[in-house]
Amino acid sequence: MNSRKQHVIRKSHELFIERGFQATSIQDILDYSGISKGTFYNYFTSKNELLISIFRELHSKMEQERNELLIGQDPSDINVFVQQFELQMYINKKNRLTTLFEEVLISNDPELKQFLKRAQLKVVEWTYKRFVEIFGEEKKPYLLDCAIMFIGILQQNMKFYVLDHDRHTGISRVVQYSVKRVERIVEELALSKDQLHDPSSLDKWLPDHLTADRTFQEELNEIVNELKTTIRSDKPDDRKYLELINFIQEELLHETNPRPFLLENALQPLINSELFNPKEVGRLSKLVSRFFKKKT
Amino acid sequence: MNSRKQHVIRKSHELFIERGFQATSIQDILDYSGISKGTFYNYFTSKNELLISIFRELHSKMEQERNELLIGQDPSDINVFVQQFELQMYINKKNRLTTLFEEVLISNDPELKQFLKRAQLKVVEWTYKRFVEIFGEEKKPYLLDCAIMFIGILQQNMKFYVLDHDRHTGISRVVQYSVKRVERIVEELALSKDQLHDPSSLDKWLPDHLTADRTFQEELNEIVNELKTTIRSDKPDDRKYLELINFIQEELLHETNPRPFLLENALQPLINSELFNPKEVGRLSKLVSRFFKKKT
DNA sequence: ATGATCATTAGACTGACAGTATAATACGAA
DNA sequence: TTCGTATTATACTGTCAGTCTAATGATCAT
Repeated sequence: MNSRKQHVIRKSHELFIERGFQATSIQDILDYSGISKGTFYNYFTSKNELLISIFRELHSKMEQERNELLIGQDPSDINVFVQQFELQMYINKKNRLTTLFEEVLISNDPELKQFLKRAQLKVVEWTYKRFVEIFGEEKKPYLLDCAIMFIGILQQNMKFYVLDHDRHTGISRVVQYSVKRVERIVEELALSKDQLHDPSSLDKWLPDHLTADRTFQEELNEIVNELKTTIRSDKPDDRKYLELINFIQEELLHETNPRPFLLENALQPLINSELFNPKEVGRLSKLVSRFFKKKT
Repeated sequence: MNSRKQHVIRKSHELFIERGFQATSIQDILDYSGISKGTFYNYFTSKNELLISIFRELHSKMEQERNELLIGQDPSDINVFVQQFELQMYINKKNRLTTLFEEVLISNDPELKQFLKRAQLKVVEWTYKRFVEIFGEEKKPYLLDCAIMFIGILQQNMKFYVLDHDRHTGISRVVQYSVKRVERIVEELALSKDQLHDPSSLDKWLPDHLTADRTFQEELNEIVNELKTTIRSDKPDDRKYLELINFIQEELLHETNPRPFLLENALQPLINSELFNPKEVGRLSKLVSRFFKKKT
């Protein structure tokens, strides 16, 4: 993306954090970021679209950091989940995301409305998927309920916690408290078998989430998590595979120039092993070659 | 209140329900309710103040209906609580309250902001107090947490439930589901003794809730509930008192012309009985005489 | 270097809106 | 009738998002 446009996004975000969305006029943005009105409306079709750009920018950054917390970790370890949600809460707070969100929640612009709804749904979906990894496939029918309630519990706890403790210390405490509660709810629902929301609704709510807009990162992460679930960390043979998978993930996400031959070498043993579902391994190697094709 | 002003409130509320707050211009309101601009700004100092008036109107109506559900009922019966919250959800939905709420949640008007925050806090407070009645004094330290989380769970469940079931059937199901969850949370917290919010915070959050703005109704209800808690429904002698108390409540709230001598007669046995805390009975009889003094 | 193309600029302009101001009129109580 | 108050119609101000235009600057292939 145009770096000038980036600059406008950053500057206007600063203003929005400081005075809020409605209270910041286009003119303020023009003055503060040193561009003219014409340029602004060349970059963005409206003030609302600028806001969407800010959300997008932040969200993709958050997603990346959130996924990095999983590298080299056990996806079923609930402590990783706690860290991930702490991160999200921290980023939210730092960028006044919730405030900005609320401020335009019901706006007259249907595009913005749609965007925000989608964003919320994606949080639910992500939480649900993580819950499946954490609590196991067999609890699936209740985990969408749990995801939805967890988010409700957490948001509400946050809202009232900050009334007493203005500084953003304590995020960690609130997240941990909320996670503990939801752990018991999962147990309880598995016994009482009481379901409010059917997980298949997710596909209805997010019709295109399978196809178009998945990032490379997201897909890599999904495959890696799936491969990891078949690994048992108590078997010494399997640890070798775990390291290989972690290496591939690291190399692709963090190396400025990932080395194709190293990745080839790392992939080969996975392909040969009977431990994994060949389809999954196939997806991974396809993803890797797609990565290098795009680069050129 | 001026009936003409009432009329404007009703009419503009209709418009807000139909098109939303922001999307309704003052001119729309003037045309639709058939008044002039001058009159409008004679009644309300701003569009925001009109909105506050609408909220107030609705809230006091809701409060009344909600309290009526308690008449003749056991305050510790959780089914009554379920009905009360169903009522609130129903009124919310019918009047698009949540939508209107969200639309102006973060507005630039500090007065409106303050008002909305207070309204939310009052819901939490009311829920907390009801939980104390339902789950018992000994669980008090955890019941503010439970109230906060209950509201979070309920709101979130609602939000996603309506995505699948557009008609407002099903409110009942969602409320019951959410109440069931919070019942288990109460149990669990009583064991784990994990507290996030101290109930004493409520006084800090709502500094004036003890004094000025309590309605006659609210206070009557509080005293009646407290008196009822000392009654055991299994003792036949006590049932007589229960009937007396219910009669007093009914007479004051629903009779167009409550009869002082009947109330006197009903109060006397309560005063004479040693069953009740004399202070509470005293408050009740004071409240009754205050009621008749105001009437004249 | 030349000229074509595209990004950028300043600023005038429109239209919508909240809220103010005012002069004229209706109406009710003394 | 008269005085005061509520109401009306309407013009006005100021703010803001978004459009339009004519001029200026930058880039780049030939």
